[in-house]
Amino acid sequence: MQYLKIKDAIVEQIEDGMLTARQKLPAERKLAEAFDTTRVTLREALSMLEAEGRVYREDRRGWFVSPEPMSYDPTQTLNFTNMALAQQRQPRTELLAAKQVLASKHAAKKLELPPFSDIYRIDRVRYLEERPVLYVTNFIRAELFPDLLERDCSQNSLTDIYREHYGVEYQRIRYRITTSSLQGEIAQVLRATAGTPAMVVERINYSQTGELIDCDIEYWRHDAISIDSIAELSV
Amino acid sequence: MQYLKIKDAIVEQIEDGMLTARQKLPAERKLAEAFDTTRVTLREALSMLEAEGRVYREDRRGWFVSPEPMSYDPTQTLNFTNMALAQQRQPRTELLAAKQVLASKHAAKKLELPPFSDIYRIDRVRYLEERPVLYVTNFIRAELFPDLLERDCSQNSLTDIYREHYGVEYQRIRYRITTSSLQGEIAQVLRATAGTPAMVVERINYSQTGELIDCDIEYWRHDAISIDSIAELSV
DNA sequence: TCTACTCTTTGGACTATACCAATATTTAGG
DNA sequence: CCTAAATATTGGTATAGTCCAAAGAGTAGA
Repeated sequence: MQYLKIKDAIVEQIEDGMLTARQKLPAERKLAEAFDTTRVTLREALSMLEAEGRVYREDRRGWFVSPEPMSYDPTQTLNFTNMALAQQRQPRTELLAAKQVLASKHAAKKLELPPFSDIYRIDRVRYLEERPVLYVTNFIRAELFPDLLERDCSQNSLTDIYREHYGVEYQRIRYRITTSSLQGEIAQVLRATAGTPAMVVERINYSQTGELIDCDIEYWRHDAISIDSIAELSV
Repeated sequence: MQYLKIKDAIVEQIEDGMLTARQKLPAERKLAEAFDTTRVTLREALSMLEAEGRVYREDRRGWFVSPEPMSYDPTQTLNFTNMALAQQRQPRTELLAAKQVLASKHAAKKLELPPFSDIYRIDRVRYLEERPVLYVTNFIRAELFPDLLERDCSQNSLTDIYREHYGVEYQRIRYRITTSSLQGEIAQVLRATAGTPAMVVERINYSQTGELIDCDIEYWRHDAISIDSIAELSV
């Protein structure tokens, strides 16, 4: 089982510091030659390391060493930016689209609204150290937040806007974590090849009054996060 | 991009009910021929479906259609068996080992104990409909539960034993969710090929008095679960 | 100095084939 | 009829290439 040796050799180089976080690995052809094997086998080893979160791939750009994952608590209101800063990471957010639309069947169901209701849809990519690691789409009940889109969603966090301008805060969060793979536009924006494994977090948020406010769906580069949380059991 | 067509064709057959949950797909060579391609490409498509959780592989046995995932709430004390039964699934647990050992460095750290402390280590595999989907290892502070191993850990849930015989209950749970891949014995027990992507849940549990009781590490077949939970934010 | 075009390298995708060992199946024997 | 040995099938792993398009590097021109 040659690919095990290749894996181990690469892991060793990472742990010895010969390859450091975010560094690009040599070209596949060169690595294959170095390990005296073919590209197919080499790629098998690399894919396995990718599944383990040790390396990641950027589409048509090559393989890179994964940095430490950021720890993420979906039960905190703490937004991405603050979460990253608290962990000495460099966050950046890019607004892809923010518009008022008619709810798709899927969105309507999650928001518990009749089909074709008015909602806002906000698409964003979030970066850590200039690497795109998260694609989020928010679906928001428009009736609760008139003129939300007039406010600058690219600079301010949604939770801040909710609180400051509408007096609404999250009180209860339902979330669902699954794994899937990246496809199409999402893959592209995350600089991933279609089929790259990913972590999917879906959240539905309720306000102080128990009212459903919004929901989101988050596609994470799976090597970039570790989901960490604490649950207190009310007895 | 041929593998996309193969993927879609298989997904279609699953959704049309021509292939049903837990059913074995035809042999790779036959599928490759049917799609007029090579095994390499065919396997690429299947691996992608595996990453998406639509099919799973049993080592040297072939590819199978994934059933609906079981929903799992790590913040509930509800044990595996009851969780499964509540969702009309057939659970089964197999005890692999239950012994008193000296804490490894890793276990000691997680249990906040000095190295070489006495702990119990319990290894189990858990099945759904006779498919092994979870490999759990529990590390338990031995001082808190004298003669724990005398009790039948294969029949009774740990939480029940804690409560009934020692008056200890979970009050607070820290958990961490990451993705990784299955290797060695764990892969074997789960009938997986080494390198199969997996979901890893690590929990650390504290009692009513805030004392650290035990911790565990869970390796899940990632297509077999969806982690669902609710967080109440205390304001 | 900056931009636009060209050339080279590289990753993505695919073909064709081979060997081995573990399964699964069939066949032979008690 | 059941068990054990022989056989066929199948998945796991690997080799040796090929073609293409995108990315990156280098070059020439404004």
